Amino acid sequence: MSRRTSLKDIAERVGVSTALVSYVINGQEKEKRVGKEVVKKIRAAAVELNYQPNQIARSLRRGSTKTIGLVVADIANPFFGNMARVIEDEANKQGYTVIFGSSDENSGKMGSLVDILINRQVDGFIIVPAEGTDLQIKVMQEKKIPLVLTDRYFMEVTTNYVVLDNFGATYDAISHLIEKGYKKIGMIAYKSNLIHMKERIRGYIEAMNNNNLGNEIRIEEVRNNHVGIDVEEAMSKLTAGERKINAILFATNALTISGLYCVQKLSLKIPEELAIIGFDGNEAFDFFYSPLTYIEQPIEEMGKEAVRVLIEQINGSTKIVHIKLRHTLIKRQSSL
Amino acid sequence: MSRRTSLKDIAERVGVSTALVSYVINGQEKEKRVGKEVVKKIRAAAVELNYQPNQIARSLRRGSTKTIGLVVADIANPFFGNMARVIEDEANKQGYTVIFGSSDENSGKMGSLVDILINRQVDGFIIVPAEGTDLQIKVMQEKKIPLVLTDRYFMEVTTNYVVLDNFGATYDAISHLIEKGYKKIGMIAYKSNLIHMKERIRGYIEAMNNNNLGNEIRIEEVRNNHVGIDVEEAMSKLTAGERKINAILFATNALTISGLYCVQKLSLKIPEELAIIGFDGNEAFDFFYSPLTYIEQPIEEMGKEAVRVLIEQINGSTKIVHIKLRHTLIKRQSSL
DNA sequence: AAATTAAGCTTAATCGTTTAAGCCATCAAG
DNA sequence: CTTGATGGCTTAAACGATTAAGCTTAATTT
Repeated sequence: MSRRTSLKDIAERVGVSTALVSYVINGQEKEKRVGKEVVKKIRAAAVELNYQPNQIARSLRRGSTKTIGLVVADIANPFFGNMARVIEDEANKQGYTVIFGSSDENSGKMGSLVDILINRQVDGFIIVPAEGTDLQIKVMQEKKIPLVLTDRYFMEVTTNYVVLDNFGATYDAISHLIEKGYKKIGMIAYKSNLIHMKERIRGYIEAMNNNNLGNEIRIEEVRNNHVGIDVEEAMSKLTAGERKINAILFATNALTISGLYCVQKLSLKIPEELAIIGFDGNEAFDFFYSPLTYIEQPIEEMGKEAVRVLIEQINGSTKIVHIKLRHTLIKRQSSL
Repeated sequence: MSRRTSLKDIAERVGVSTALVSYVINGQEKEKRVGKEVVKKIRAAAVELNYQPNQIARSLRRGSTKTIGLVVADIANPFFGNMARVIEDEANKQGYTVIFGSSDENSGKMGSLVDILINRQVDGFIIVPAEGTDLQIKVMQEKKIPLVLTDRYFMEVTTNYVVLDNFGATYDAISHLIEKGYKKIGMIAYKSNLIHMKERIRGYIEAMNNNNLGNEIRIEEVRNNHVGIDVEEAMSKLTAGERKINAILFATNALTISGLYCVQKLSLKIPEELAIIGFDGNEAFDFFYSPLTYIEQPIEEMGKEAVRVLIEQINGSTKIVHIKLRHTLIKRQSSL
């Protein structure tokens, strides 16, 4: 890779100091009173030599990289993939570049990911925090590293966040099922202390309680590293025996998909034997023989807001922003 | 953000020059004969002050950022999302970080994306090139920028690439359909000059010809920015009239999904009225009432190989590598 | 005519690391 | 007692861009 042209090259060709070139390149020729002729020559040389500023040098000097670090659970998960896309576009619009990493919901991995990104001097972070990373986040917060959490947050740590109104979402979903006449409603969620899960479960419970169905509450919590077998076990448990349910709410996209595989296996009739509500959109929901009712998240808004808030923060704002966005319940055949 | 600790801080605390600290931090205490006591003190101070090297400064000095630029069509597309994930993991293993961007199959966007990444001094690129970017790629190649193309490549530009044996994949798929007794087989592909599309189409044509079905060949090419309506039109055309087909091959994941929506709309019986073969895996294929036969791509291998080849290139290898990987045909009900 | 202001430029430090080159002991060998 | 290693350290330049401060010369003001 032959050396790229630098400010110095232009300076030499035009016969001036690098300072002047820098001023012109950065559009400060007025304030710094650079001569008209010289400005022209510098511009011409820059074009001719195809000058592109070295962002690394610039970053070192300016102390800002115009880069944001994005940490999600798994970029291959469509929910996070879509979010990443929105964030990418929005960041680009504002002149920022995105570096990403997947934590796999693992606190250790998230820690080293964050370290790497800090060493690369990202200007700020958008993070989907893994379980047990409250301390990590707190430390970042104390170091005044600009930071926005999304999808989830920690009650004990005061940070910016942009999340779904998870309680409202599941409350609404359960209310809809009840309205349709279902009473024996179960739920499959992750075993997790993360707030989004707690809130989704709370929405379910309160909706049940408020409709005098408190004693019908049946929640199965599965391990996120054994989704396949755990969901299978949970489904068998819930759909058999005395207290067999006739409707179910899944707490995430992945859980819904896993649940659908079980439904196939157990050849349950949807919605006759079991009504279903899923989480997030997914093409698979459309092609399931009984198209799924699901809770749609405003991914686009979420990503955009996250970037907006983060950049405000990077630009020095110190106010803490909490944003809860509303879902949309897409009603279809699986909950008729 | 209070200033982070630098080499200088450690040097001052221990009472030595920054050079020594740098040597120790980089594990060169042997070659550079640093005193045992001093090494200990420096190590202790580094830990105590929680020293983390500033990668920006390091990059500037070393002329290498340990960063790779990944340009895909759209990170929100599961195929590319999965690939990104594999690349991320593999790159991390080798000490590299990934910066990504989505081109939307748009040559202009790809150009500016590449420019941005070059200015950020990425050490090399993994690119899924958009149509009409052969010149861009050629220029990069001439500038000796380490580079691996994937998913597609250009016949006219000699670069490294890691792709699917697209011809073999569709040839195999069509052969399977013919074996199953289907003769009136159509195909829906993108209108594109990109090699992967050409090869997929060529595989279809040759398989048809080699089975004396040359006069049954029916290809519909749709615009990638109007997938919805174009596929609908193509499907109506192919599945009606005199020469109505009884089997179809889709050239990509997105096309398959679009096609399935049409199948729902036209309420075609699969596979009785129409056998289907899709491209790439997708959960939706599993839940379609007649689970889809599809061409599975070795995404993991593809991503891993791309990273491997790129890093070889970054490390100075000048040999050009061409890798074609084999698909797996997952046979299921939709082509029985 | 002296003093001030403005225009147009250069110098040099700086960001945090890396690394070639050199300095100064100490010690062994001749 | 000189020479040459060897060990253990420092100096300072370099990477490429930014920017405060200062230096000329010419023009304007008093």
